[in-house]
Amino acid sequence: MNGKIVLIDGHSILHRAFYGVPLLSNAKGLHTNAVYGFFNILFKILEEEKPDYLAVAFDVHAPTFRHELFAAYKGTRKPMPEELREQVPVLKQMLEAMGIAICEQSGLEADDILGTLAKRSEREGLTVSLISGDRDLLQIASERTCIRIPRTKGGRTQIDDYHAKEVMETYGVTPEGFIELKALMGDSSDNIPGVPRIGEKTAMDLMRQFGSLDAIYENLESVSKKSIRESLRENRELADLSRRLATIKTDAAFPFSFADAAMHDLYTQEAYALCRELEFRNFLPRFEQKGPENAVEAHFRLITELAEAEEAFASCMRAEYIGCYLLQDNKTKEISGLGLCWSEEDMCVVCCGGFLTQGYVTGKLAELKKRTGLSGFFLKSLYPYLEDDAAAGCFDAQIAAYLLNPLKSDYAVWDIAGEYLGLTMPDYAQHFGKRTMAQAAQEEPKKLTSYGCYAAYTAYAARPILEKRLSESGMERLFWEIEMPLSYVLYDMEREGIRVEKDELRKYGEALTGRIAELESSIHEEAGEVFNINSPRQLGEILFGKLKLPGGKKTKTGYSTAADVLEKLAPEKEIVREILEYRALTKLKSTYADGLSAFIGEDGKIHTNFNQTITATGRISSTEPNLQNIPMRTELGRLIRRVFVPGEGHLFTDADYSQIELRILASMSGDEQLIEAYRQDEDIHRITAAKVFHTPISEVTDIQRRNAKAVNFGIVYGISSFGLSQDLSISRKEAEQYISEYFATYPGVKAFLDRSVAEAKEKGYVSTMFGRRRPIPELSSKNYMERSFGERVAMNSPIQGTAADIIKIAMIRVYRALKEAGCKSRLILQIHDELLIETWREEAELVEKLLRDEMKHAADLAVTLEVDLHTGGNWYEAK
DNA sequence: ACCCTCACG
DNA sequence: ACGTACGTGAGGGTC
Repeated sequence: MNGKIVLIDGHSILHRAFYGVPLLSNAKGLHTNAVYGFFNILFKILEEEKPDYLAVAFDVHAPTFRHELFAAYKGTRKPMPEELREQVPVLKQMLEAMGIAICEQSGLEADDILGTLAKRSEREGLTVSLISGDRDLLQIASERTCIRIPRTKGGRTQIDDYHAKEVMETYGVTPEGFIELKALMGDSSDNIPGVPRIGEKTAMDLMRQFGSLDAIYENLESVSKKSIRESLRENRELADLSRRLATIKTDAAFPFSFADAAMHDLYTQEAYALCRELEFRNFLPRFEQKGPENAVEAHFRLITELAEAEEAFASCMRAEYIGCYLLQDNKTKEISGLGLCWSEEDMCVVCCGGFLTQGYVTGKLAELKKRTGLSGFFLKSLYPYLEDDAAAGCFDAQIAAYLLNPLKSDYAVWDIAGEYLGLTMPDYAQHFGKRTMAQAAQEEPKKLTSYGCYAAYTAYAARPILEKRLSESGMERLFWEIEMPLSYVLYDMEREGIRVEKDELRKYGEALTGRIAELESSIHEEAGEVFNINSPRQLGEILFGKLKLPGGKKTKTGYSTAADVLEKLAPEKEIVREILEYRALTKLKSTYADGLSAFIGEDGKIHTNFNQTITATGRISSTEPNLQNIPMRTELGRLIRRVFVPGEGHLFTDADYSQIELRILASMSGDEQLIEAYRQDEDIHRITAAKVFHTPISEVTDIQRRNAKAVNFGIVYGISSFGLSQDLSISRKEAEQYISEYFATYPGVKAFLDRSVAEAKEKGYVSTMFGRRRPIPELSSKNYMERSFGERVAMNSPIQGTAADIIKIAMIRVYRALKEAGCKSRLILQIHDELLIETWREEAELVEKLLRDEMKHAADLAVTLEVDLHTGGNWYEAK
């Protein structure tokens, strides 16, 4: 018999996996982390080893020969935590479903089974890989048996391999000697006694010097240290016992048939169903894989010669559109190559190197862009290499997939290949591991070819399918007229960036430190001890435990110390006021003063990322840093905005929509009262207050106005009486009254919200005025809370989403208008209902007019869109 | 990796 | 009896 057998120490690997994978439970509350981790290790091993035979051994909880030898023997495992114990049957179920041989027998430990099978396999002519977390098994190592021990190093699993040679190198003893090493020093975890006073160091020295336990005893007089010598002499029996306990059986009578362990297709339907049930989503693609490789791989080609590259580019130029993928390092921006696909059968990666420089490749790409359509992923990253108005004619598959389902966490190439082409392809890590693209390109051009071709092919082949789906769902125009043009506007805004006065920002931060230190010591003094104020846990202990504040338990992990809770609980307490101030100041310092300055580039600017495929509602988001949450509500925070300044000769023009969401609500609901309210030249919250509280407008009090405003907000969020009562610190009853008065005042609004929920329940999604969809799976949940959430989402999303659509349209129009007018002024930030423009001073008037105009007329609603506009020498002044 | 808290619209 | 306002991102703590 030829080939290789993989033997796995079941409990030991499960144990390792349990501590290596965070404790998660599935929907049924069952823990599955260890089973998940076990199979992660197993799959990795199988891919690496491609064995011909596979078996997993387990202990059975019954006495073994070791118990007979030694009453105190506890077996090889410490007691398992319950969360782990419950996973053992799950693991076995999964192994059975995959048809993997399970070896266990009363009276034998897994070690003995493994030892026996290893020796038997060797005799059959197989090589053996034995996977265990337990070093005891090193005694089994030989030339043909490798003991493989996974361990975590720096967050990733690495496997140490021990043949007999490596055991010798590491421990200075032969595998047989390893038993005696243990006999000398004992093993506390197994309760195997050792010779007293002999530790690992001494034991290794002795073994190296004499070679075996017997040799040590034969030459006892030559043991130099007296205390060691005496201990050895007195405990000879103990040493022999330990040796017998530690010796793994290699000749156990254990029925085993190699035929049962022969490798076969593990990815059965049964196992697939189980993976689904256990929510092991990452494993599912393994089951869907039809064969070892996808047919399309036959067309993959690597191009490294100029002539070939020229030919490929020429073919691309003749295509109606092409799929393309720039193989670029995330960090260094180094370009390793370009994936191209111009038909179902024609694809290649043009690899950078030699004559094919990065500049050549990007130059060719720009040329291609002028001659044919580009389909790709995250095209925003390509725009730097293309000419102006780069988005025209481009198709971004990520954006298309986002529109079709905005709830996904990412839109990676392999996700889209799987979802829209039914193609299971290896992901980035499967191609390159943890290496960067540039590293991988150097080491494994084949992998680079595969990755680039898969991506280009997916971009090519998925395009017609995505387009069809877009048009079926009525989002074609949203895609072509809003999202694609917007992608270029966002690119340009990112590229432009915003100037920040670095020194001023530093001074701002420094000004905070003094007061922070003052508050810190005062808080510690009042608490009577030094603790970490930033730790909600420690703070909770102090406030609710030690100082006995009337505690309201709130969060899963303990008391809530959130600002609104503290304000309601004990606003008069000095320590509470100080904590709140401390929090506010440290927030300003860490997130804004220090946080932002880390993002100032060499050009003195911050270039944020505007993400187009993140939010569920259609808004864009801003990261690294987030420039959409710069402080505004408190004066001290707001002052940070002074450090955001326009370039030389420019000023800021800031325009924000006035209550855009409420206006959209008025328009979409068609409520006559609300529409009429917006026709009056009067504050909307005041009008609402007058109507809801049946008071003449002139007599509306500030409190009434504030309450009406809160109700208006609440409506947009998908009102609940509880939420409103919390916000206004009123009783739920009162909140309910406000709401019912509000609905009586604006019956059309009520009808619209009901309609939205009903539509969502019927169709599974809601839509904006421009056809953008948001699926709401929560509505079919059995859980009341989840369903209620779904209902609120159904009320809010059409409104928030339509507002997102409108400002996107405005952005594109403003961008184009600035360009057509030949302006130097630039759009640089969007904050959901606000646009910030860096305005060339001489263009100030023009920009104001154009900005107001384009924003007001971005959409045709039943009410007018109003825009508040301010200018200034920094962002603070322009608000 | 998750929770809590808090900044914005 | 549940335990909630909608949408985000970042920093610090904890495991």
